[in-house]
This record gives sequence, structure tokens and C-alpha cells, in this order.
Amino acid sequence: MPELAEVHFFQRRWAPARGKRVRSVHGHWDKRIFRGADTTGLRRNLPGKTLTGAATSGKQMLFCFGPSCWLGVHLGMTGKLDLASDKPTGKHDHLVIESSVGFLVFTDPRLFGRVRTHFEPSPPDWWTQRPPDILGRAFTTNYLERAFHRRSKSPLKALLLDQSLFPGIGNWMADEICWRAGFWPGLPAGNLNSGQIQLLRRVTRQVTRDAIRVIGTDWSRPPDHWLFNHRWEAGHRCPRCQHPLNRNSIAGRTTAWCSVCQSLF
DNA sequence: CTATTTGTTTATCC
DNA sequence: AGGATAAACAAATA
Repeated sequence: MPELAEVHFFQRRWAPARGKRVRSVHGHWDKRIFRGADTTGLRRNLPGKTLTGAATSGKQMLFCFGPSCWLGVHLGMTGKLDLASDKPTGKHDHLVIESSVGFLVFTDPRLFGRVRTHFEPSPPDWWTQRPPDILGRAFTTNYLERAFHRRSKSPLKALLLDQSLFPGIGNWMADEICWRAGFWPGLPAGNLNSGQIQLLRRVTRQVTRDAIRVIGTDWSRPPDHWLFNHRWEAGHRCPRCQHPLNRNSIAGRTTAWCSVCQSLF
């Protein structure tokens, strides 16, 4: 489920615990989500710490618990964060952090998500060395042009799904961006000229802002004039021209597009 | 029982 | 060497 907007939404679920102290920590420490994490350190360091900050970048989340205790969360395909008033006991509630406002819980049935730990004063490298955010200053047309040139044979969709280039974009946002911009997702990246990359950048930023506004704040249902509500329906039609949508695998992922609105160049 | 999944990493092939 | 593609991971759902 989680792309950048959903990550935004889930990060806010833990927000009421900001400024609160951790009372206890429980987890399914042998589960895959803790691969590479120092779970012993987590159990030793987290209790007594205060949640002092939280941030998202793309699909990554970083929580700061007082000095020298950082918790990274990636939701994978089915991860969720929640704040529960009673102690969560679900089969897939793999990390539970008790605070005075409730239990912070990370649930993930498919275990594609990931929890990372870092016990130093400064934030971890994987956070400070992340690529430019889509809504940030460094996400320029020129920056994209260099990447599109380097990967000119790759389908556009493959670039949109690349987290080092479009951090936070996932399958539905990639389809939404291509549809709004009028590009076939299978189009080789090298076929886009400078003006088209500029258009793609503008649409990407707009879809990102729209998704954060609609889904990221309260998980509202996206409006019907987006592709989003139509792309998985049987007999699905393009919300702009009513032509039946195409569905096929592009860059290894199921992709929906409108053959009328999205030209092949 | 089979096919599908809003993600990422690794292996393999070109 | 670098990039594209498929498989693997794991579990629920249709």
C-alpha cells in the first residue's frame, strides 16, 4: 500500500506521542523486518527515551528518540503504523512501543517492511545521504535530464519507480503521473526531449502535492477525475476520454494506461 | 489450486 | 561495466 502519501499518513499516526517518554518496548525480534537492525540495542536504549522528532523522505521514515537513538521505518508493501489504546496482540504487530498516550505499533503481514536502528548523536548515513526530494530545490529539470540521458533505453515507468531518482513514487503514482502528463509508461526515457522532461517534472510534483493533501492527511478517497479510482476496476475506462484502459506489465509491474490520452511517440 | 498484490534486493543475462 | 529483467521474499485475498 504505502507510497509517499501513505507514508506521510502513517507517520502522523505516531505524532501524538511526540514529547512522551517510552515506557517499554516489545517486538517479534526474529522477524524479517528487523534484518540488519540492532534489536538488543533497541531493547536496551529505547525505554526511558522521549520521541523528539519524526520525518519522512520518499518512502523512508525516521523517528528520533532523544539523544542517540534513531528508528528508521520502511513500510514495504503491507506495513502500517498505528497508535493503539490497548496493547496490540495481533499476529503481525511486530514492534510495539508503549508510551503514556498509547502503544505505537508497526504491523506488517508480508514482512517486506524494515526497521532500522542507529545509536549515535548524529542521524544515520542512509538518511543524510538520501537523494533529492521531489518537492525540494535540487529536483531540477537539469538533474532529471542527466538521469534520463544515462538511462535512455529504460522505460519511463522504470525510472519513475527508481527510489534513487523519484523517491516515494510507487506503482499507482507512476501510472497517475504518466497518465496526467500524457506519456505512455513504456516510452524509452531517451525519447523525451527537454520540454517533455520539464512537463514530467511539473506533473510529478503536482501529483505528489495532490497525493499528500488528499491521502497523506486523512486518507480521503481520491477524486474520480484521477486515474487512481479506475485503474483496477473491471471494464475500467479512462476518466478523461472514457476509452477502455490498457493493462500490461511494464518494467515488471502491472501498469494501466489510456492508449488515446497517452501517446507512444 | 492459481493468480494477484501501491516494494526492494539479489542473481542473471546482455 | 552498467543496465535490464526475473526471481525471491511472505501472506492475504479473489
